[in-house]
Amino acid sequence: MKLRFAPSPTGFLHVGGARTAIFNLLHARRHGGTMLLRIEDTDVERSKQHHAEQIVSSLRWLGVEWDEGPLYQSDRLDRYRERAEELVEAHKAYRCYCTVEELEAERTAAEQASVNYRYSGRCRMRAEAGEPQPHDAPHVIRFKVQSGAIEFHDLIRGDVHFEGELIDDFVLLRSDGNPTYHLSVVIDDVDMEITHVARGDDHLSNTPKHILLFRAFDANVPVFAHLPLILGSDRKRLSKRTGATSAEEYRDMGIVPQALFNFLLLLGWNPGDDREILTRDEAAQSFDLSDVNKAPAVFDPEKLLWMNGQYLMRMSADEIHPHLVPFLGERVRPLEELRAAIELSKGRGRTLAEIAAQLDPYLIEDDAIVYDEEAAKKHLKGEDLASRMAELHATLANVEPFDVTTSEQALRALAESRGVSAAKLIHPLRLALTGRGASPPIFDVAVVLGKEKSLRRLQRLIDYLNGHLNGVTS
RNA sequence: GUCCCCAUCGUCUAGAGGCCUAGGACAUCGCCCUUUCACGGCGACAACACGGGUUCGAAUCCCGUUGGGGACGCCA
Repeated sequence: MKLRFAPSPTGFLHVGGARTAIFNLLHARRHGGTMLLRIEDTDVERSKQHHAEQIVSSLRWLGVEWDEGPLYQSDRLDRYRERAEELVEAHKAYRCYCTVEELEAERTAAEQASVNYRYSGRCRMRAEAGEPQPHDAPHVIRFKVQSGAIEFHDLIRGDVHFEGELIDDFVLLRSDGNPTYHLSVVIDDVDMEITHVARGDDHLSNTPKHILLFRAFDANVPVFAHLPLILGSDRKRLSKRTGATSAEEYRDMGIVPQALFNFLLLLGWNPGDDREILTRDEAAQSFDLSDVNKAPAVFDPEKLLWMNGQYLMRMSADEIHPHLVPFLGERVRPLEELRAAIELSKGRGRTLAEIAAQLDPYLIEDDAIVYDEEAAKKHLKGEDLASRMAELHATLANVEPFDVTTSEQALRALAESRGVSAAKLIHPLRLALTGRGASPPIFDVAVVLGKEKSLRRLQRLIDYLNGHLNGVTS
């Protein structure tokens, strides 16, 4: 068994394409088959090498692996021309000298007359009548479509059938000598011995053309599986209008690749039980293309965010750190210095960007802390707060060793002896240490910051309360 | 216009004629846990598009309607 993912390098990796790649990979892994990556760059106008490179790196980032490739169709142009000529010689294809302008005119006329357009077959009739042909004049090679029904069994759609009469004599080789998609895709699938073709639904109506070509080459027809499209919230094909469409955009948003993989996996497939969070390897144990839903699915960014949070929560700081680096900018630090802070923050954000923002208190200088206005208004009040905080400072200074348990016990003992609730000390302490109204458990934060730094920040709050500092609230 | 496809909560989905008083997840709203924020727990809201058949019995099978989507290039 051999499957392939065959993107065209005309842009970034679209999430729909990413899902197609995932489904191909998983089906191959499940059945012990191989996976091929092929770049379909036969459109010289639109294909760009940097797009191909971006797609390859996006796939790597996503965790989609391949056993062969990437292979480029642009390296095999001679092969496509050679096989197209074979078809002409076998009278299964013919040269067409119609110009783009002539065809365009026919198409427009058909449109205005409100009739269905099909190529007139003018050149086909000439060829079949044996009229002499000016080989050197610009021309394309068209495939002779025979009438009759074309039927196939699609792993997802079931039995599908098309009428040959409705299919145009499509172009195989362009006038510039480059193959069209139909030609190159079939030749490659034959040469590369592809057994299963899983691709987007939008190719369903191309499939009868491809089947005709496989037969013309006297080759085995692969098994097809047409994946339903991914829609935007407007129920149309996912587009920029309704949200991010490329894998890169989600990466830049702070989505971890495992989460995007998992989320895309569940668009049209489920493991047969209630599991929602499952790894690539777990999915590979039960995935099968024939279990994929037929109905298109709407991409829900909210659920992706939730799933990303679940992954962040479960990953270790060591796993998160490399993904987090781009979000830290100049505040980036080695893993050793961030490990503890990441452990505390990782369960409190849905994206890497949010986690990075939560790391701020550990990364900035003491005097760069700005007290959140709303939290300050709520917790920095009361006549004796400054003196109470001074007592807390003195108390904590004596805590040795300075760990979560000892510092918490010291604070609670102080609160009890002064007849106030622990919360009355904890909230101002949080402001002192982080500047914020919300943080991980504050004694954990204090320990990660260290005794010295915590005391300095507490002293700074006391100075502020005594009116010795200005402009430190937001 | 022609051809093709699809149809369960707002969204992703479970459901292969009786197990369905239609299950799970996200989102939303309560309550609980709690030093805050999260996490977590409990609960609420919420769907078989419509109409005909078939059958003792239909979300499940058939037909039609409606709605939605896709394809009709010397793009892929």
